[in-house]
Amino acid sequence: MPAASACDKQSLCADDWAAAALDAVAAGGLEAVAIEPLARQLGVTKGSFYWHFTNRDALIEAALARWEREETDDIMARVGDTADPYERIVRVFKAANASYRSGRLYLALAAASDRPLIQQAVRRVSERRLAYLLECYRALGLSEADARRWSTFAYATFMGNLQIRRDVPEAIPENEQFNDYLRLMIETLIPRVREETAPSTSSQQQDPPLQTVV
Amino acid sequence: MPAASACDKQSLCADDWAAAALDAVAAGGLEAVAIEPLARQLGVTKGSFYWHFTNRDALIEAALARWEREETDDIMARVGDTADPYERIVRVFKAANASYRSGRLYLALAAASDRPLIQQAVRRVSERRLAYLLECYRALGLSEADARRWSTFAYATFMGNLQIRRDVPEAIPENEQFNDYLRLMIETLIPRVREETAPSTSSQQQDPPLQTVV
DNA sequence: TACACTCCATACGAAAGCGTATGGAGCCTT
DNA sequence: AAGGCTCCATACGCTTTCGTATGGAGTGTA
Repeated sequence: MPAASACDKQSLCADDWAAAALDAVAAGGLEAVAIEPLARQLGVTKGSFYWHFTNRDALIEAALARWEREETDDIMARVGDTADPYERIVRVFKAANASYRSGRLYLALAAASDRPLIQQAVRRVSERRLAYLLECYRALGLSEADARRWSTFAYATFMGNLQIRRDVPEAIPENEQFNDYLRLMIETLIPRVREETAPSTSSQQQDPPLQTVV
Repeated sequence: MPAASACDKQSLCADDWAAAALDAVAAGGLEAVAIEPLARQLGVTKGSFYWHFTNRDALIEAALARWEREETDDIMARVGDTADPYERIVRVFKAANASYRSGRLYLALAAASDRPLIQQAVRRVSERRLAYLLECYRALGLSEADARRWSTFAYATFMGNLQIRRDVPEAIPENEQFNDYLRLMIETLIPRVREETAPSTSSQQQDPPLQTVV
């Protein structure tokens, strides 16, 4: 849910435009961020826009900044305070599969391949998530190399689920079938390390207790 | 590598335009499919285009058809004749990580959310891949429900790796590190079923022999 | 009341892209 | 050689969008 505008006045503020731009991106991609259509949608004209922003790129930058803030706030606030790294990864999984809008936004922004600023923002967001996951797997007792492989593996699965959910929605199971699917991924993607001295190359798999998941 | 044009003459044929359109999509998304820039790139003018096609949508349809044909031909021809289902899945994994262009094309096409024809083509391609993977997992001895979960899981990981490779290339390991990463995914995503009578809900994991992979 | 400031409407020019109309060069047929 | 066919060039109008210029309504302040 997008945060309400910071300005309580009758008039629009720049953040209203940024929020509308993000909604447009989630709905129709970056090309949907057009000033006159957005103005019509907001009930104003271009005159309002060009008072708040110098040009379209400035709007895209503002929307991008808002997206990065939303993204880190949302994910980190939802799973950051959990102590158990196993539970953290589980929550990341559920959070990744929870928000349609967030997934569509990422995919739409990442598709803007000819925009260096957008590419950098997307890269920062993905790097933060990967770093967070890497830390979780390290806390599980994995070596640096193993944790890197497992976290990248897990993140790829998150992203792929977003993609499948958008492109082939019926391929993702529903309801209790989805719980089985989620449990399979969680069991598979979170290795249970037996001892503190985990071997580096091969990470053995142990049947994890299931009462905590789903 | 895009197939050469079917017409050997000096003049262009419709398939030349379709191939150029696909290249444009892979490079800059669907909005890069513009008639005048493509004509300049091909060394002709709009007059040539509007002789071969009625409008831009017709070009997009032709490019889409070419893409679907390339996609199924490529994937199926590369892994279809292998007998062992385990080896088939391994080859799908390697093929999925092999072609940059193929991955960029899929991601760029799938991002055109406001194009029903494109969405349907993307859906068909993904459904075919998912069906092929499902058949592989069934051949491994898994139940229908387990095979469906595992194949969706595996396909999500494929797609996510494409996404990561595009958005955060340095997150995907290189060279021998990549072999370790690939081996981890293959070991994890291909369960070894012990007997013909596989239990339906839980699929036990066995350390697979590694001499066949990578 | 006069002035300044905020926020937005309107009008205009410029550029890019789509699609059409028309002509023309090369080649083939009769 | 005369016409027809293929393939493309050129010129034009239309629409959309960007960006600018300018004015104007409302509000606060001296």
